[in-house]
Amino acid sequence: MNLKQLSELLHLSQTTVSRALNGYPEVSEATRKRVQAAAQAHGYAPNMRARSLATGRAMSIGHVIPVSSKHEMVNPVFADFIAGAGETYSRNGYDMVLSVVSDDGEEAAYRAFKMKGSVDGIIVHAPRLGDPRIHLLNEIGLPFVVHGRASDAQEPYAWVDVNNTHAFERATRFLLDLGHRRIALVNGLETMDFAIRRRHGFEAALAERGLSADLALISSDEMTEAYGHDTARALLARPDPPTAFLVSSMITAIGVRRAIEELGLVMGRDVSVITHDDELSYFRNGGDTRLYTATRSSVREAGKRSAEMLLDMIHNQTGPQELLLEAELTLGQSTGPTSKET
Amino acid sequence: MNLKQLSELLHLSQTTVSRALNGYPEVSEATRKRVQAAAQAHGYAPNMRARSLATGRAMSIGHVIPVSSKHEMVNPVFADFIAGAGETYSRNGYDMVLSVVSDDGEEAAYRAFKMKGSVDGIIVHAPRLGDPRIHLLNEIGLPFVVHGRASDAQEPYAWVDVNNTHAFERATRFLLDLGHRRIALVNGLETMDFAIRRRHGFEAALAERGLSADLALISSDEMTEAYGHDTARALLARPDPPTAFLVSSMITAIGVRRAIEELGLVMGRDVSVITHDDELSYFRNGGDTRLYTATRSSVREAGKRSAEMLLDMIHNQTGPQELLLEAELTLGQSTGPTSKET
DNA sequence: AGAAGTGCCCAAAGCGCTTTGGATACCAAA
DNA sequence: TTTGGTATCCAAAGCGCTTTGGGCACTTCT
Repeated sequence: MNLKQLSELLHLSQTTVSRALNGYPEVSEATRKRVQAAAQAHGYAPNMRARSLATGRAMSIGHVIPVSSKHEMVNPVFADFIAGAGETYSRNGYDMVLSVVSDDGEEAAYRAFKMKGSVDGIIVHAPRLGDPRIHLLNEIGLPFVVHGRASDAQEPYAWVDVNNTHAFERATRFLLDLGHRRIALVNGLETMDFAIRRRHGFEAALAERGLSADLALISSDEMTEAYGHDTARALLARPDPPTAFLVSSMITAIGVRRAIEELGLVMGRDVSVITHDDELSYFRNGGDTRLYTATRSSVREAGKRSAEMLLDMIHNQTGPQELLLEAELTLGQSTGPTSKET
Repeated sequence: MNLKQLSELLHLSQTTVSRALNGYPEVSEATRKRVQAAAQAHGYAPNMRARSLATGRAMSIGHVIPVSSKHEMVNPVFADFIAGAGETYSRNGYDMVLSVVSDDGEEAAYRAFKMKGSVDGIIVHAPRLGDPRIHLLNEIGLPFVVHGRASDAQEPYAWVDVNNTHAFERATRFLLDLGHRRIALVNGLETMDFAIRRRHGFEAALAERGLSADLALISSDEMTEAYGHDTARALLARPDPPTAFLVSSMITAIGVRRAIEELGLVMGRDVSVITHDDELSYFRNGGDTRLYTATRSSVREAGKRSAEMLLDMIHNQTGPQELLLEAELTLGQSTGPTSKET
């Protein structure tokens, strides 16, 4: 059923039917009702491609999902981010189109979005330091929102981010207050902007107390479970093992915990752990009692906010907006004062 | 830059330019080269919406991602599934469009895909027993591939699935061979087809040995970490605790392990655990030595295969195909013979 | 009574592409 | 020389929608 057929069926022009359905005022309420009823009855919905062609709006938002060529890994937070964003899209009649792309093909993917005219805006995931994408997108001229930031970007751009620096600063202070001095940072890949900020926060808190970070206790890699395990295992085998771990992801923290327990130690008593918690739906931090002390910020909420910001930019032609979300420091069982040893 | 502009620039007709770019033979190699060069130089790519309107093919595949209204959970395997499928799509010039939808809005989402004409085919996720979607989609008339099966479907449909029954049958036998008799099944939601099959496999293996499943040892829910933990915790507190757990997801298995260790027990020695491993990229089963004994099957591979099947069906108008993938039983450190007690 | 709205509807152009059905030129075959 | 074939190109229709620019019949105002 297309517009033409529907209009013939109703003995009306396509114009009128189209207007009736799209809520234009130049049509009487009586016929509007009639048209809507008929559309409903015959299951008519405008062909999006035709409509898009006519209006110039694609009514869809593009996400470029990078797949790490190293671990063939797709960041697990995407699922939740997308759930948050997707909800907003569908509420506003937008579709979400995903382009899964390995590290190298990224630029082409963004250009393709523009050239093929298949989206009205783009969400940029996982910005890196010196990320060329924000310049690229400004040049391309498609509205976009970055989930995260690119600290050294020269141009204005819209972003939604968690205050990573502050979060890890507070977490570090918290550990320091508990008496910890040898704190390991099990960070994400430090080509990623968020990881750099977390490290800065970590270092800033140490500096505040006149301490400086022990490079041997800092590691950086893709945040798998195995990475957490192997790193913690190695660090705990040192002559002067860390008494606390600051971990960049819940999944990695699982691995850290595994290493701790393999050594017969107890997390929260012998070794403290604070992790960042994205509130992934399948990984809620414990049940009633939280397992991990964590810097918490819902990535799903970030997805929702990013989508809203982008749609707002598209509809109101507004310039780049910025939104900084604060992470909560939530107490769990994974932290405690240092044991008596020195 | 659009076709018209490009053709004027080349002093050719739109027809010729279009044909040159699309590889039709009615154009000399010389002009084809010239056209391709110009297209490249000016960054021309055909507008997908216009092309789709003209050809009737949307060049994109729809995925409906259900979000559990209960846990607001989006299944973590989607990310990897989509990574696998997405690669295949982009290699074939297809886009992937996602529709995130809560349990109730599903039917509308599929209908919308058809009516709006925005996709050429659909991948159906997480089929349930008595899933109305396969009938719906057959009625709608869009090619589709189900990731999983709906055991009681009355009509033919295309699917890609893991042999869940067989996998859990083997896993159960393996535990039985190790001497385990009180085996707990920590299953996924048994409205899901895969969970039902796994349970059948579990029960079949028990029946083979003249045993029958103890209902008290069987649980079923959405596969979060907390669910694994709480369930195992409760079961292990029984007067006759299970000596082994058969778990439906790696994430849930993490929770089971946590419960085991909280009680001062050691997984693999005091309590055995087998889990299903989807080979999620960020959750590779241990490093060199596998942590869990597992029934393993890559969900990413399943995504790839599903996408290939769907594209094949679309291009060659072939009827529904079927693909059953076998899961490997991989040995890890999480299983061992029963302890001496009874 | 005539002018000026106003409410309701329509014909047709146009979005950017593909594809049908020629047109033209050239060459080999009859 | 005529015919038929082949290689190369083009004009125009059409995909299904929105939107411009009226048209027509009533009211309402002067």
